[in-house]
Amino acid sequence: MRETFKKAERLSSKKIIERLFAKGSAETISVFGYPFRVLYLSGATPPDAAPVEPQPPAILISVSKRYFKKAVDRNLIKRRIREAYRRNKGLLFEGTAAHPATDIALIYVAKEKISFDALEKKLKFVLKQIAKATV
RNA sequence: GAAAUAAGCCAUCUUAUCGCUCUGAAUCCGCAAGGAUCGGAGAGGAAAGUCCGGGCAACACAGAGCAUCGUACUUCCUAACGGGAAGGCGCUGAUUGGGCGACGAAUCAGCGACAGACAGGGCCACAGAAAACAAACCGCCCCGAGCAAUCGGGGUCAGGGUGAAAAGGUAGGGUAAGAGCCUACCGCUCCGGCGGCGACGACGGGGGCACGGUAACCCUUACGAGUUGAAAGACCAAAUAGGCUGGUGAUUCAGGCAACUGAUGAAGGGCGGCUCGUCCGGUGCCAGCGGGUAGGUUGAUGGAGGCGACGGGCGACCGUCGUCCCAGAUAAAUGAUAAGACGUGGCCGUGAACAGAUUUCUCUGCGAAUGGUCACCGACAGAACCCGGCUUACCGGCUUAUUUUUUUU
RNA sequence: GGUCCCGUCGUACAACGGAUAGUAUGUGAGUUUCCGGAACUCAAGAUCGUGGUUCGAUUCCACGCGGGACCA
Repeated sequence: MRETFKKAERLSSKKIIERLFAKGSAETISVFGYPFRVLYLSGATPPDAAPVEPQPPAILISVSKRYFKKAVDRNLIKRRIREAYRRNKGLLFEGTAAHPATDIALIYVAKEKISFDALEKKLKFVLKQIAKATV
């Protein structure tokens, strides 16, 4: 798979975001691996559907304004996360999951900036968790 | 050469690989949506704060007045401004002169929310005798009483004391002591014409002087302001539900031999022994229309535009011509990795010139320049419809001007 | 993106432009008690920052800093 990151892979629909963040929703699956809190929805593929090329999931990155007051800092962190995801999203398809994740929210919960190397390592761990844990 | 101030400009750079957004009468693939290749473009001086002003848009609107809010020396610049320019006045500081003195003049630098306090109202704590149509505590002087200490009456703001603020100030005359009581000067105030677009200025004349502060308290005067903001507004428009129209079907009842016509919105089932009650079920299907949600397009990037030349103006700025196209994202595009360069500082070297020691060799100090290495650092900070300002943040670098200072000639 | 409000001891609130910035609670010390609590006495402790207006500023004005609410 090519390491691209197009517009279609960005989660922007207000409705899906609301579903994702709905409190106590059964369809939202939550994974935690510092410094990320991850929420995602897994697509319910109909059993009789023809095996199609797996679509890459749409993702959303969130950095709190509370911890990072300056727009420059928030942008930098989002860019680093996006880059790390782009480089490593292949991990999601290596799992043997029946229902792959379709919409993922990556929430950055640390209070200070983290270097790209460390960030990438943590994100790899989280992505593997998702790929394995999908039910 | 150094420092300070002011103005203007820049605000790390380069290469490689992997990516992001926009874009192309380009090439290829695809019915299309779209994709690939190759080009082109891609954050700021403050993009920030949101403190002002405008454009733009929707709605409102005959005119006038009141209320509310804002602005406040003058003239100008401007689309507009609470911004800017030039000027005036005042205050502060420095320097140089004048005068016995109060004070005043000139030059330079800095600062000023700088309309009005006889239009009216309010307030001025404490202290002090007295704080606003006024006012005598101490003191000084005069008169009266008393042997005296002292007491009573009167004059007086020159002196003391209080305070942020106390009877215009200084010098002289004058007086019982004093006092604009008188004179001169300084200040204040009124009048006159003159200069200036104007704020105001200089000049001449009059008045012995009656005028405390506060309008960033209410207020007065003059001028200005309709309200709401791109989440404004315009357009396209799935799915589902509901609305309207047409077609077609269906429940029950009535009429009719029948086709059909008229009326009705149910029939039925669960809970419950039954009534009542309550719940479920059902009220269709197809096509079209309009409103409109998700979503999308537009608004939205060619502009009070940048650069250059010439011309006008003391200047802010304006005019003409030429030339250029210079971000358009939308849960929001500039990132990651590697290498190198540049800048800053530390350390270790080499070390011109200069100074000192020395007969010399040489040594020491200071160090232009330069090599290596390490370090961290390379600020403040990210467009969100667009402009003009203001304010705040900020590692540094470059250019120009002025002032001060050092060295050499 | 826009609109509005607030900022006073550790905490919650007061204070016409004029006292040593007040009250409650919390904190510390003491009295009382065999000990603790309660009660009583005493003490420490604050005007978000920088300028300006004023004789005088928590209060008025400007700018900044911080916090909060609303518009969908």
